[in-house]
Amino acid sequence: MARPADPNARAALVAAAREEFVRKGLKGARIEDITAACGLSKGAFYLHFASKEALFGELVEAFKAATERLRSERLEVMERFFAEHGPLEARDVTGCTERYERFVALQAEGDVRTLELMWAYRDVVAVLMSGSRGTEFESLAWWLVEQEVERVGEDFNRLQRTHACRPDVPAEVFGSLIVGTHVLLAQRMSRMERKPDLEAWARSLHLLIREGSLPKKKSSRRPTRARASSRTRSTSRSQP
Amino acid sequence: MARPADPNARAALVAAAREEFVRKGLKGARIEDITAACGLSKGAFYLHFASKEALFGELVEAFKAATERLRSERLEVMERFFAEHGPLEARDVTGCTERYERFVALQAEGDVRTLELMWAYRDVVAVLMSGSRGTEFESLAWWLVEQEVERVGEDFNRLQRTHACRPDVPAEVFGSLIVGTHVLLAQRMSRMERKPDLEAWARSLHLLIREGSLPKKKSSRRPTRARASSRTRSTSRSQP
DNA sequence: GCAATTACTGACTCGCGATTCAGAAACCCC
DNA sequence: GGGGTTTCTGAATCGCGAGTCAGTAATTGC
Repeated sequence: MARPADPNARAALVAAAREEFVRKGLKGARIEDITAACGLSKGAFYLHFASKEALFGELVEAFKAATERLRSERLEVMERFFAEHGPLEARDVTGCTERYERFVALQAEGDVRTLELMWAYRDVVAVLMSGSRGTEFESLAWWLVEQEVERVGEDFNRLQRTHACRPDVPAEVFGSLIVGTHVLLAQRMSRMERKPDLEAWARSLHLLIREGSLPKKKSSRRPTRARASSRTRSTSRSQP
Repeated sequence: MARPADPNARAALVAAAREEFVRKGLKGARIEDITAACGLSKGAFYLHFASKEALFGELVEAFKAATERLRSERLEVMERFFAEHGPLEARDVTGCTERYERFVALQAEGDVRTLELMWAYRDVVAVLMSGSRGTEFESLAWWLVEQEVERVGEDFNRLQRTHACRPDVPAEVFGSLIVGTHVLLAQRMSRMERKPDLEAWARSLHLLIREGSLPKKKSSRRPTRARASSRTRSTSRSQP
């Protein structure tokens, strides 16, 4: 019998495929298993997709588009900030001025959005990172990583140039730190049932990273924020 | 003709295999390509190894053994340190006492050794991380990662308990930060021709991370160290 | 009711790469 | 210089899973 199937077979296949991909990787996932999970036969798959890669390709396109949108938005936000407020100086940081607060808040918001994106596509990320060897998607993961390392590194560089950031650390090490952590967290997410408290993660990362990257002037205690525990939103981003 | 081959065919095969594995992943590497790179025929492979997995298994075993040796040595070093010097207090850190210096140096040395290990096995690490999906080695990578996250997290915890470390960051986030960075760096290494300055990397990471994890007491400038640039060895590790 | 349409089935084909194995080929020692 | 040993060759075999396609069943339109 054919009929008594899911009226929305295509969507069901996508969902089943995502699960199989996470479990087995792109190559390891077998079409028969995917269709079987929907109560369909192997052949039915080809009524909806040209191939396994085509299905994954759709997911990847969506992820790539979302990633690029977020990336350019974050770039634009930074541009606008510096256009409006001028460059951050060391005294902004040590004195914790209004604009510095603003800056930190912007970075914080951006980072949470990045983590949200990771969560939404955690399965795709996991497959791209470690389950796409030998496929057309193999290089994409590292391309995206490099791009992100660069973006973070450039933000960092900009602050270094105006002495708003310690000068004795190469930007690419800083970038690897941020991105490496995000990648590892995404891997963890792909094995989680429920969405973790991403804001808390971002907050913790910021506390660790930002304060470590303050210029070592008078090591002043900023008058400031961060006792960071129960408040829902408080922290910042990486660069400061 | 058989004879005029490399007198040490086995070693040559291992070397060629490592290259192919990095390039294509465990599954993607074809035995014919590996043997061809040594001027041998497909069949010759099976005179030296039972299978592709057996060859990789040997590499993995060596890596695992080295990793576990280093891990237990680092654990032991910490045990001994705390047995000899007692726990670190907040004032050790803010005052930058002798024992704190010692502690930092120990962690620094350990971290460099970890990076050295990564370098020596950078190909194996890269394959384990993203080229072993669907093989018997699939889970090993994350097992090792988890183990390392735990070790780092416990060191961090110990310092938190004695207030020698900020209390407002979960140890597992801290662990992910360190290990995620190491993993990303290992991936980069696997695509490098020459060995990078690992001590410089470790140094940079420490500067970023350690100072960010100081207890936020009087935010005192430690009298101290770190201008960190030309000196060959100066920094510390993660936890402090 | 029956022809056209849609949604699916599952046996079959096909290519790829691992693994086998019946021989060479080189070497060694007497 | 021949028997024995070691090392290697490459055609043949095998298994696996993607992709094909002729056929089947529910459904819809008339």
